[in-house]
Amino acid sequence: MATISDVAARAGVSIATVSRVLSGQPCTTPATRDKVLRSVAELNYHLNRSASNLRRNQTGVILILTPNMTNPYYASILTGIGDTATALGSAAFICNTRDDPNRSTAALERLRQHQADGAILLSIDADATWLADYASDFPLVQCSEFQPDSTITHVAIDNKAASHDVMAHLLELGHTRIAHLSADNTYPSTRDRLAGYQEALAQANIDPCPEYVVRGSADYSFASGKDATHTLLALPKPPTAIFCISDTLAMGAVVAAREAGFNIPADISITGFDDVAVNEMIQPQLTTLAQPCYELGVTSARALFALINHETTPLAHVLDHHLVVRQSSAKAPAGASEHSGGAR
Amino acid sequence: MATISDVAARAGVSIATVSRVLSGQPCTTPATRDKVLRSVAELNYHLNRSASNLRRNQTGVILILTPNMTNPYYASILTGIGDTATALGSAAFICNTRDDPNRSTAALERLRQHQADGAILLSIDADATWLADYASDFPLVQCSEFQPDSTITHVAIDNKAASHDVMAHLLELGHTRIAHLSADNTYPSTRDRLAGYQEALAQANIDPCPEYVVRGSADYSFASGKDATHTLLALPKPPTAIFCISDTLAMGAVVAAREAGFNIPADISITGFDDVAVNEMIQPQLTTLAQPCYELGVTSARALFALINHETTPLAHVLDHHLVVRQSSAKAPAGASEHSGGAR
DNA sequence: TTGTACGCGTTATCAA
DNA sequence: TTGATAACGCGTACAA
Repeated sequence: MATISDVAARAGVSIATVSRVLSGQPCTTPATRDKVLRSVAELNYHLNRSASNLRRNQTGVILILTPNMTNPYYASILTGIGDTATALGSAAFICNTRDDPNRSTAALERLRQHQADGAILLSIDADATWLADYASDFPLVQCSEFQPDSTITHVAIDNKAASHDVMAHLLELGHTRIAHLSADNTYPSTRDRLAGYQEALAQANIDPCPEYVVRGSADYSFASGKDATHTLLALPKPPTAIFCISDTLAMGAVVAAREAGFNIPADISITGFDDVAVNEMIQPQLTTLAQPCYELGVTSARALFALINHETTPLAHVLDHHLVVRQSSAKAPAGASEHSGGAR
Repeated sequence: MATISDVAARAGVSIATVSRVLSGQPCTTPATRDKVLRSVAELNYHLNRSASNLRRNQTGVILILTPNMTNPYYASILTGIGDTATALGSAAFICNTRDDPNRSTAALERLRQHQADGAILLSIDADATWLADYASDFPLVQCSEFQPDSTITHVAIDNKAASHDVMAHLLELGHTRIAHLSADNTYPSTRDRLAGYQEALAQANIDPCPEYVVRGSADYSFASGKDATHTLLALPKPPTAIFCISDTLAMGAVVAAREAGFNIPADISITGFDDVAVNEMIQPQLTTLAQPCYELGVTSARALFALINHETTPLAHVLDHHLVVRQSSAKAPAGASEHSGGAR
């Protein structure tokens, strides 16, 4: 563990010179430069970041808080963040909080402790006002999830508009008995998607049916999507379309529908949300609302570095979504609807 | 950003006393203790870890290097590591290296730079001898993948024995035309599973058929599993069983087999490897070799902390695997084999 | 262009 | 039980 003074001694210069050479300042003679670099190599010198960080009061590290590692939706975002941070010369360290507020706050406290320059949050599992206080002291970006009135820089799609797009597609296909497979969490995205669904129904003059809104588990598990769909299909008047707020839920819905003897999309249409890679594994190919996951990550990272460098960046970054129509959605079965009188 | 001397001044004590109180040393009067804790609260003081780490020469951080975030197999391991580190009062920071040696080495260099106390590697993407040098200087644990002659502490299952177990199952079902769907990487696990397959064939006196060994992509992608299976099934004498070295590949194989008009398991048996959660999403349920993923993570973390604390820990930790027989494997179709003369 | 010397915030040793 | 003070390794203002 050679230190900078070891290097200086061996090269016959002062530590100031070594520091200047290593930080790439131009004011050094090629000769001294060489001497320094040679003794760095000979002594196998490496910077002590604790000392450097202490002196400079910054770390070159950003923290990413993710509620879990299993959701492929997060995987793309994380990759986008990591690539961007790497390109910008920082390290992106991912903390798996497991949706545990204690672990989230402990991770964020590391900003106060000078162990990171900023953080990106992929979920809201900390108290909102606490978080706001926090963001006023430190660079913070929220990705995907944020409170409607948030004063924290955030990056996401317009979930309500996206929900309208899904509904427009299903309505255009003649569906009127449309169910909404939501999730048992309080994420703003969940709320917005439900709101978009309800608004679209109202605009189409379709009476909302309370039984048509069901919820899978908080983490959108496949199994819970299957269960919820079975309840839906056991109704006296089952829906002819199910709008799922995640692809995993939709995959559960597909399996459940098959088990219940429904053909997809002839008897029932099913749509997903996110467009994650696992979709390819299922038949029929899923119609879904695609989020630009990787770009969400890239944009979040760029925004965070802007904050860190005291550059200006918008409070809200809204990225474009788009509907990907594949095989799991089709015209409503004839005679299924009491409103459209037999769509064809 | 109050410092320890601010706290000391406000409490009317020395910084040494503050430090002692905060590090929980018993040699302090309850009265001074209270004074100190009160001014800590009033000033909203937080430890500066850069300074602390510099002085103590350790960080309370471990680094996890993962080649990607999308593979659910890694997700469980990462969760096991994270839970264990949290329980032991350390932070587990995950670095996504994307299988890029530059990113891997950059991450590991942080050990030299005193920014972490140790590291767990989930893949081998750094030069082996470089890694060995490294491990002699720093606490290092390899999880899942390690060189056969490795001198680095490692945690994994016995892949060759596991391979034998899969083969025993298929042989017992009367299969003799058994294909091996491998992956286009040089991971030791990949090599060991192939070796087990070949040994088992030899022990059963079955002539190996070179066309029966095919490879999917390096990262076991679903699509590559599908493609490889199509080639397999287009052979003049297609196999009656496919032993896939990952569940994702197996899921691709299932879809391909169906597309080619094969019934599973009546016409062809397909087995996976790992037993990751996404398996539940596919019909028929996959027969697979289950790895104790979460425990692999826990064990790796424990081993690493043992190294960090200079306790002894075995060089090799071998965890138990087991075959989970579900619906995708069954007796070889009658008359399919030229060896068994019509298994039933 | 280079060197001296101080300070970053802690922890730990020693003496009181 | 407490306080003064030296170190940890580095960056930089200032002087040369």
